[in-house]
Amino acid sequence: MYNFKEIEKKWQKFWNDNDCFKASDDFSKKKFYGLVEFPYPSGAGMHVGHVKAYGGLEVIARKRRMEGYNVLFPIGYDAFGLPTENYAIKTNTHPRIVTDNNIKKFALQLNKVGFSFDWSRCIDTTDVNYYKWTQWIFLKMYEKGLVFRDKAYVNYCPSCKVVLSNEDSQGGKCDICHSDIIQKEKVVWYLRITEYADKLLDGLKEVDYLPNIKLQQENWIGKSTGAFVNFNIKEVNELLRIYTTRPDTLFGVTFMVVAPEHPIIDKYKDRIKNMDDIILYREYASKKTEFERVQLVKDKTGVRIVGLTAINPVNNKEIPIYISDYVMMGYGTGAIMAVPAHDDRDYDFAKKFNIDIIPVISGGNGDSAYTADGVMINSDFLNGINNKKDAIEKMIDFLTKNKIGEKGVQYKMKDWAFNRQRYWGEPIPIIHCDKCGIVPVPYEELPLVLPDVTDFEPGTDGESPLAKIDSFVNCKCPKCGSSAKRETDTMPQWAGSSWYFLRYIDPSNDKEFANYDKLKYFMPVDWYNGGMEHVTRHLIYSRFWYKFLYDLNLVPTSEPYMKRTAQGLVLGPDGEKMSKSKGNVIDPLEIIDEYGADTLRCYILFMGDYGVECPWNDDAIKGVNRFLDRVYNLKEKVIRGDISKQLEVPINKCIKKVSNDIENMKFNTAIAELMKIVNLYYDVDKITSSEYEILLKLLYPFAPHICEELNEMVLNNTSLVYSSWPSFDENKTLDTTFEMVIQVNGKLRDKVCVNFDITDDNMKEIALNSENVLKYISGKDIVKIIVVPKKLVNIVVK
RNA sequence: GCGAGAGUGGCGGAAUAGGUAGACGCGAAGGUCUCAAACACCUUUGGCUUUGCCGUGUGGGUUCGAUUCCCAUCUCUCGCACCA
Repeated sequence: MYNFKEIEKKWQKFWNDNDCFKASDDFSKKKFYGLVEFPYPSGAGMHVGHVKAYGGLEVIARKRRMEGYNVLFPIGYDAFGLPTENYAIKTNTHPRIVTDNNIKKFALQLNKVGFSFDWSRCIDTTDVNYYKWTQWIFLKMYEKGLVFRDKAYVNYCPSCKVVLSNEDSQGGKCDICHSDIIQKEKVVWYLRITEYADKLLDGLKEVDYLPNIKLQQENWIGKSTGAFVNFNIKEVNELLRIYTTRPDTLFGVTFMVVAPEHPIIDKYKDRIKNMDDIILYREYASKKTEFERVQLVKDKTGVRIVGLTAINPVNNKEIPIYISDYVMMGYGTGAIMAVPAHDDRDYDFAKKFNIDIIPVISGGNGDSAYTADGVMINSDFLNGINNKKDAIEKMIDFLTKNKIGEKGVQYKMKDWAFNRQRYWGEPIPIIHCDKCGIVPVPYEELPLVLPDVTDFEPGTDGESPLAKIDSFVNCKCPKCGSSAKRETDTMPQWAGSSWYFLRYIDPSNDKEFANYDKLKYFMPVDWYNGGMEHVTRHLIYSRFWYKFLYDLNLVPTSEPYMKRTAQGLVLGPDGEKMSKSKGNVIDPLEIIDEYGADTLRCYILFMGDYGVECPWNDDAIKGVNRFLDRVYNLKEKVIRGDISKQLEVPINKCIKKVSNDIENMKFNTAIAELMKIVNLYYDVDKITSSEYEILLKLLYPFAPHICEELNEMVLNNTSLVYSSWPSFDENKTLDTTFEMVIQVNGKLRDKVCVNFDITDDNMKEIALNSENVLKYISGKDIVKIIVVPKKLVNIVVK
């Protein structure tokens, strides 16, 4: 085996000493900005997943440098966050120290893989000089009215003692410790991301994201169009306002449902005759865990509100009102009109409570809700209309004219709960003054530095540890000068990662988050690769921050990322997701130690489709190692010379295939192609220096160390970093002959090698004279003969 | 439940504007080298009742020809999850 240890050390030092991967600020050059999701520097260190996640764009970046681009391929650390804080509490070490140690370890490990990052631009979100600008952007958002405070039922994790966003508590479990979350009323900070919902949706049209990534974002934003309709309540002077996507079914409404938390209940509690039952139901509903709510989807529960009756504004029918937990307070108005004939949930509810079911669209059979299209019936002025769109339009016209409702839009996306009761995060730069209310920290006082403390435990009622530090809390109001108190909550982990790609462009600027001219040159990010798990939260959040900055004319384009791709997971050898508890974790450093970084890099890209998850195979890695050995051993066969006639076509084909495959992230087939050409090189007596050089250049992005070494040792060339990517001649990718396939009734019966420029008639003639074919066609009628030029002949017989 | 995607040898996976199924690699078998082993190299390797037949989850369909297109069905993965 070649001495990978020595070679890898040597070239990593060479690249570092010569600043090979530093992006230049020379605006005259064509640029390429390749971005990978910066790691959270956990104590566990680098994972094979990182090698795959970064390995893809690493190959692209190395290729781009050879193509003459000024490449910006940066790296940094997303270092605020709970795991570090919890570790700090457990070991009684300051999170700063934990973070610094982990970062050091990570840097060492990333370097061992030989990634071509521009380390001079390395950033750390917990660095004061970085989070100063995170706070600055937050204040800008505050200034523009995008930050607000509101009382809300929040997802609260009793174990972590922290308020979680909806995104961080999916499935009713805490994203960090996986314990059950509970609902708790609290005043929280929000970012008004819903204001950008339409822009975030529209912007997807301009960018080149993988289709499923776009789809996930669209689902996340969840735009729906419909109508708001106001129902009068008979007993009191009150409107019950609902949102529906199906105003066309208004004549089929037979009851209404409000969420358990709906304010109308408390407002008219004196009027409600069965308030005791309702209070009981509310308690029952609040105790249900998320799991139970999901499991019991079919089993609807609820209580009729006795004493309040709604009136359908389109036909003045009196209809009962229920409360039920299948209606959410957080979406629409927290109240719905129920049309059991045409909605599954309403149907289930109506069946259970014996409520009338009135069909208004023909086509159903009564056994279930009919949700497909049909002709409108039982619907007065809508009768006879045979499509949903027209019916909806006509009804909205009617609602608007009679002032009982109007067209409306709703989003599933909610405003972003933007505070955590934790220590290890960016302090929210806000001051609470008794006289002036909420006062932002003046820009010139930034950064608001996270104070040094010794006790990181959260307070008893889920208060931030910062609340215990008087010297931090007590301050003067910047407006009136009287004593005031600082906000003690910190920002969520998503904050720092929402704009990090901008800081890479100008990492040490202390006047602004980044210089506009530099941004204009480097933005947008040409290619962003990362995990599927981040395509909703992080990708939406960072697009939101970027679009906000765009509206302030602080960044040059409306979208930050031109292209977004995602790699699939690396599974354990057992086909399961790698985890410590399963004991199936592969340590990349052990692989580097045993086979070298080049083998690891190639194997991870060779193991399967880059975008699909794939299990690790301990044996298969040997094959890749063997391949690199064979490339190394080829050096004995090299003689000076140009590309031989014999290898001209295969080499041109290889260049074409490898070049295209890299662009399409089909790294596995690119490496397979390189294996093929190496096998071919072994089949000939001698190979020329030109032939060897092309192999080394094509392989270099995947296995840079060994290629640099051979390029220097065998070919006496200077470094491959800024050498030129091989070009191919389309004409020379074509063979002069091809293997003509002869089929009888679609079945392969013979193959004949013929000249590429053969005519169709000649192909027919050869086919009909083939001995193998004659066996199958003699004595039978030839119905027809199909000729596919330069491919095959199919003889159809009866 | 809804939405999206995927089912191909012993294994990871190639090949779809319809045209030689199984590239490349692993594993396995045999051989060369060696006292022997490892490494390396060479040959073979989808299955079978082998003049041929069957094979891309299953059942149909379109076609001269289907892994690829259409319909139905099963399984798995991912995303969303009572979103009105």
